[in-house]
Amino acid sequence: MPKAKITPSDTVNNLLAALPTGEYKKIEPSLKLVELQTDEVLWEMDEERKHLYFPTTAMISLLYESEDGVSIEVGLTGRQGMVGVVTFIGDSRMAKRAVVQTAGQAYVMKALDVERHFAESPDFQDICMCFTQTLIAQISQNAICNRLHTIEQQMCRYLLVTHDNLQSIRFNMTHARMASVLGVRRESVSVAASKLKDKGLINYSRGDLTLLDRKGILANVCECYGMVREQYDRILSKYISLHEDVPSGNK
Amino acid sequence: MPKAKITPSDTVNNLLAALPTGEYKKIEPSLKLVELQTDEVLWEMDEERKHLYFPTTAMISLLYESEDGVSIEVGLTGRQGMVGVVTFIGDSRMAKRAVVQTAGQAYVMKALDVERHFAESPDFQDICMCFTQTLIAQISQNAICNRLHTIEQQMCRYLLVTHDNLQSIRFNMTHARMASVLGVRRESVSVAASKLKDKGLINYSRGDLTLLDRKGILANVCECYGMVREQYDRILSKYISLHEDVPSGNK
DNA sequence: CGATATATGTACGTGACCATACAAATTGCG
DNA sequence: CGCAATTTGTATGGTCACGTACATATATCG
Repeated sequence: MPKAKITPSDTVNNLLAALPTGEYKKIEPSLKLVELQTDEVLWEMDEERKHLYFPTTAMISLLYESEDGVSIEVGLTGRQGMVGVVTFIGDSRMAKRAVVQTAGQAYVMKALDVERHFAESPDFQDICMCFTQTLIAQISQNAICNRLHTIEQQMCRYLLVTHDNLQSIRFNMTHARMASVLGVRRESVSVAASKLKDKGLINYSRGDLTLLDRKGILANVCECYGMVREQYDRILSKYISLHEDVPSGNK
Repeated sequence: MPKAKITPSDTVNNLLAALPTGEYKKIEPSLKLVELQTDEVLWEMDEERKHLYFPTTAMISLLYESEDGVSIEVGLTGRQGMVGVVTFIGDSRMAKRAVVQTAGQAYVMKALDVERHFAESPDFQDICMCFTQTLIAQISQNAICNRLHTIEQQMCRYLLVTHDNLQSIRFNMTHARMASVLGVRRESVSVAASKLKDKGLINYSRGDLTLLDRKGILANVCECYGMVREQYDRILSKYISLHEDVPSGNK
């Protein structure tokens, strides 16, 4: 299989797109489209957040780091979200790293502009706050998922979330990278991945991963995926039309 | 050992106490002191939040529920925090239950009043937002802790957080209750607890638990306790004077 | 083309926790 | 006091993931 450059055509962020036209016009001058590379670090732990990102074709992980250097993802965001909510909450510093998982584009807004638009545009403010709520839901569900569910289930969840955000069935993801965000060993990921491959749900080779059977993956994922997505759809329903294909969930 | 009624004398919430006197006077009329009983449910999953709670001598758990009925705590709050942040974030509904873990008192504010004070008092608003950030930090650290650390470590963390909030070395906590919030079996808690008892760090009998050696427990807890507490102290340092006794952390 | 780096496959012993089962001790209540 | 409910202690076998070690396959580059 030839190495793929996987770059979706349209560069849209759903939250920005959800703003009423008038409101969007107001904040548009503060947005700059940038290109993000895989493994690029948007900020380190406890570093001051100077920007708010609205990914379009990029996927970004929020990582917490444990004392012995193991990083674990607590949040994963693409075109469905934003990265850097502490630019408008609290004190702009936090014990997380933000790392680009899938290269692509994102709109960036400077923290100062965020503050201004936050005060001037009620819609912008509300979308920011609502997304923050969905982020809390996502992180909370991760806590449960880490306690209760198997690596295979968590991998399925990761695949589905990535698919939802990238809107592509194919993306770059090695076992080692997957292990790093799930906070498990690379070998455990290889075992889980080859099971999914045997079931015909995915295919992969040297970091080039393809979703073959989304419904089949839905049948293997834990309920966490559906829970988070239902919350997202409900909380942001005033802005974003509902998607289908939410699973009933499996334990 | 006789059954204890454990009720601290002073009924103070640190966040309310941190408000400048003038600001506090403004919101004081909206606060009502209520008595909360163990196992009292402040709200069910997806139920609309009509109140914001500021615990004083009560401890309250935020619980996520998995599909098979297992509940897991994602947040734990007492006099150091508030319960019901979605009254001022997003849409006032969330997939969590809030349950009283330790009976005691709390100040309550109606959601409508929250909205009003939020708009009128910048200090109140800032404290609410800053606490929200510490809550996100707490939930995130829980996600890591669930993946990486042993039940014994997590139990130590729970004991220390409870001690910080209750400011009492003695409180009511059965193994079954501890198991329920940690999302593990009661038997696993009994094993871990008896280890701590053997080490002389705690004592307990039929739901009456006493912290004997805080420093010894600090030596057994994972770094998660210190991480969350450092974040809390840093983010709220503009309002609340720093505590000592933050551990270096153990893995 | 051959050497090296990267990505993936597999195996074995260990540890933590689970599910289940049951015993013992203490408390509360008629 | 005697019985039932609650709380805690303990054991057995099974599962999942870990740590470690090593093998294989594919891409990259001189």
